[in-house]
Amino acid sequence: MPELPEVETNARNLRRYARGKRIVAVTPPPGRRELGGLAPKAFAARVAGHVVEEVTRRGKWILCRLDGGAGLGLHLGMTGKIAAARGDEELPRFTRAVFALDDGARVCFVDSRRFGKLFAAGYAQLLERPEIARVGPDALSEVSVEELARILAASRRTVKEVLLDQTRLSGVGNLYATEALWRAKIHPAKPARALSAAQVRALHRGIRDALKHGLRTYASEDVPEYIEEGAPNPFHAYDRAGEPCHRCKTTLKSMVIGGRTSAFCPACQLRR
DNA sequence: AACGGAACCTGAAAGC
DNA sequence: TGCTTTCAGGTTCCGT
Repeated sequence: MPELPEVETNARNLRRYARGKRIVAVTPPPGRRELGGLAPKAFAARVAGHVVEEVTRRGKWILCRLDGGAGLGLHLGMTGKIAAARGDEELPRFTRAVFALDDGARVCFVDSRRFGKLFAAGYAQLLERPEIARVGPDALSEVSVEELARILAASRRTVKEVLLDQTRLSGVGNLYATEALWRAKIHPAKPARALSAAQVRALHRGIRDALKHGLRTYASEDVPEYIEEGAPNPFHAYDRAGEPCHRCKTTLKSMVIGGRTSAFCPACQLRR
């Protein structure tokens, strides 16, 4: 589920659970694949015993600064989330790693599909890891209209692909790219460099509004789930192919761009 | 450099 | 009912 709003919500939750607390024991995932190649025991040894001093977000990464110059970087992948179990509460299904804190809480890294990442390293080295160092400016707080215009003008790819490129701007994934383009009335397959100045402004607003809508939707302690059992889809275009456009009632279509499904309105999202 | 496609995993839902 | 196929919110890697 995790794009900027969901990662931000998970980071806030983790901050509330863990900031100022000491990690007294770590149960790592069984293999190295989520750990950036590090052995599970080595991962646990690097993290255990440290106090969590600060939890921040960089694009879709959650960064924990630990005492003594240590660091922990978390990426939620496709299905990751942070949860906490207290007392003798049962751990959530698909818990892959557990961080026991000195207040008795157990913070869980839950990730059914196992595309998530847990990197343990010195904090400075963590920031230098290519996966993290490559992350571009934050789509919500660091990309002005002018900067967005430069980013789009510099690419020959479609606008949708640029929005998904975390090195250009970070935090937007398939869901919010779909939403932002619908809000801006721009066809996802339009070449990025072909947007007019007015379209760039509309897209900038569309990105911010879509992300803020996501933050409002998920601004609770509850684990974010974009569609829970029976809950209505809170989005305008994402996962709505075949349904009427919320603006013009035209049936939304879907196409694959950059390997990702993109729903859009063929009538009001302009290709030119 | 750029682009498409496969790969990495696993679960849920849809299809038959 | 049960087996098979398809699809999924992310990212990297590889061959052309």
